[in-house]
Amino acid sequence: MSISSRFAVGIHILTLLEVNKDEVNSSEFIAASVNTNPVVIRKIMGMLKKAELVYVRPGVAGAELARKLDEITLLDVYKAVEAVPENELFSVHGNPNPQCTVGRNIQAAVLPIFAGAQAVMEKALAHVTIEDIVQSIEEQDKQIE
Amino acid sequence: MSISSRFAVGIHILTLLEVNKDEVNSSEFIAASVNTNPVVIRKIMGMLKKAELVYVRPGVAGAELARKLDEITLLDVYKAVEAVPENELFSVHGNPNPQCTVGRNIQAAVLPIFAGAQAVMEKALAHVTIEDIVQSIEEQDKQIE
DNA sequence: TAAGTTGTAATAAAATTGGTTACATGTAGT
DNA sequence: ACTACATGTAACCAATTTTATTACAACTTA
Repeated sequence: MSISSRFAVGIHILTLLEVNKDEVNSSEFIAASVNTNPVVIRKIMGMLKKAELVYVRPGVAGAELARKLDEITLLDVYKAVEAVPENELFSVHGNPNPQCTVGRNIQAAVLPIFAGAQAVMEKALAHVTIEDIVQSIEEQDKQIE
Repeated sequence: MSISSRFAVGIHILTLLEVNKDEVNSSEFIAASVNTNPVVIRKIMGMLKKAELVYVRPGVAGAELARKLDEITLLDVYKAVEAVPENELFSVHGNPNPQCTVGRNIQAAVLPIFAGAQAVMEKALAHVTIEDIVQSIEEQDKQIE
């Protein structure tokens, strides 16, 4: 299956917090930009908060980034929103038959390869920061008239 | 979410076809090695067949590899079993608000990054063949006593 | 105290996964 | 031709995940 869109929404939220930092970013406002329900935003915001990427307080409207723009990578967001369960991008069938040569060795054969593929993917995400996204968005927006 | 274990099972099947090539590899036999239902195997086998990775005929017991060992990459298997829908490893929320700077540019900002991350991951899979898996399995098995 | 916000539980509909039964279709051997 | 057995599929199911939604408790500020 695809990786949850929570990841893309998380990036959207953090980017918005920067671009719109002079206004009050309530969950309702953010939800209007993402085009979803405010509760969805609050849930994702809770995950971002737990990962110490944003600063939010119960009762008080608006959220802010908890780190500098270039200190939040997409990998941070990816992990924060649990885009993938338990660090397992690939799932492996459990309990193959230990009486079969292939069955008793397939997991050990396949796991390091999956780990490697996952690692290069995550590294690609780690090279991009929210600052890059903000820049990209502002540049693109200039070209729209 | 995680990538379907169909991928791992597909690798298991192809590896088994080689390691056990002197016997008849019926769906029932393969299912016993994978430890699942024969119908699950036949469904995945159908996908591998469609991708021309295996040779199977209705009515006749046993399947065989349709290519040489080193001409089947894990990426071939990954695509054959549709481990990920429509080539979209990452999903992006639809319809963000076009009246918001972030909303109207987030997709364009994020898509190339997702495509890049997906590409490096797939490249890692493309570098490994079923031959590598077979070797790895036979080497590991020697060390078990 | 009142108004508005966040945090969270409960629920729901849709989609996907892995499994299972049932059976039609196809092949080979007698 | 008949039998035995295998593959190919359709239909269905339970479990899980995703996204959306309602409801409401807890909290903050004016």
